[in-house]
Amino acid sequence: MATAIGHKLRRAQLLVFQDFHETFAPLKLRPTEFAVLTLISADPGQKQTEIAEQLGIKRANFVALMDCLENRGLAERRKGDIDRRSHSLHLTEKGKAFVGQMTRLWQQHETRMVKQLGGEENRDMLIQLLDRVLGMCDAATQTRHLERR
Amino acid sequence: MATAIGHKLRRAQLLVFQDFHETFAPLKLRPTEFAVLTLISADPGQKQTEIAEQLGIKRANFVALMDCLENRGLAERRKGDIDRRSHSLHLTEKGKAFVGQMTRLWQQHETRMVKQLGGEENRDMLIQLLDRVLGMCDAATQTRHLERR
DNA sequence: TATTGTTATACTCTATAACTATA
DNA sequence: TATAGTTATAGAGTATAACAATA
Repeated sequence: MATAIGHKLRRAQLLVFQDFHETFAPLKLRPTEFAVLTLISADPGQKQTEIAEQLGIKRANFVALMDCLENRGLAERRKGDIDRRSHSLHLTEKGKAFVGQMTRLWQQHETRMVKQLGGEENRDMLIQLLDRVLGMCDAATQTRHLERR
Repeated sequence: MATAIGHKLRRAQLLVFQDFHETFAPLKLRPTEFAVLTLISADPGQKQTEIAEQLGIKRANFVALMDCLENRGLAERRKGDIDRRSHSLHLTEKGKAFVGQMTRLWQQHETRMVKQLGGEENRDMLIQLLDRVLGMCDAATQTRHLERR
């Protein structure tokens, strides 16, 4: 276990999520809820299944999550007018304001992570390496260092 | 969520663990069990709490884990002869042979991860970046690229 | 028949409090 | 009293099967 990529990934992720948790405690927002609001905000009207798939969440487990956001008045389900089985997801006005606050807190979190990594260059490198693990590496965006071999 | 370090870390970790799971299915071994056996093998005689702490596991949750390894005849608890409250942990003979098999499978897993990352150089860079997140960055071992700023 | 959202359920991981036996 | 191991338990997160409404 000289390198232990998986183990270090796990520990690092837990640390980042812990900082996330502390940062977003005032808003009582979990990482997954943050991600859902971000996705709805970026492209309103998507179906539940679409949002869930993008986050790697089973649609069955998405229900309670969405219930929570709806009960807090941040997002809402609307009956699809073409396919009446589906729900299209939207932010409420309150939700849009909330995303504003959220984004400001996010920048604080992100700044801390970049500092911990030793600069934006290292952050970008980490993201690229993680994309490689995820099989998402885009050759065009590789740095010189990553391309070298 | 332009960069989303935490989210990517989590997704990447799940993928690596999935490969781990498939690789070690023949041995019916989980990542945590692998880590425990590795730590006992590297330094036999450590207490349960010591092993648990190194892995970030609560000692309460370590009990069932250790029970499992003991029931499989891979490791054993021995009453501490100085402090009779504690258990010192050791591999059995069967456990030592098992660690041998385990290590060979580990190399297959590691090789696949390195290939996915695009070479050992990238693997090393990822490890260093994760160490930075973990606050374990050792300035002496930084690559030129990481040092640059 | 297939799909969307839903419910119920189970399994793993994790976290905490309280117990026991030692110190 | 404090600590090591243990037990019980509760809370997340995740996985599957089955159902109702709709296609």
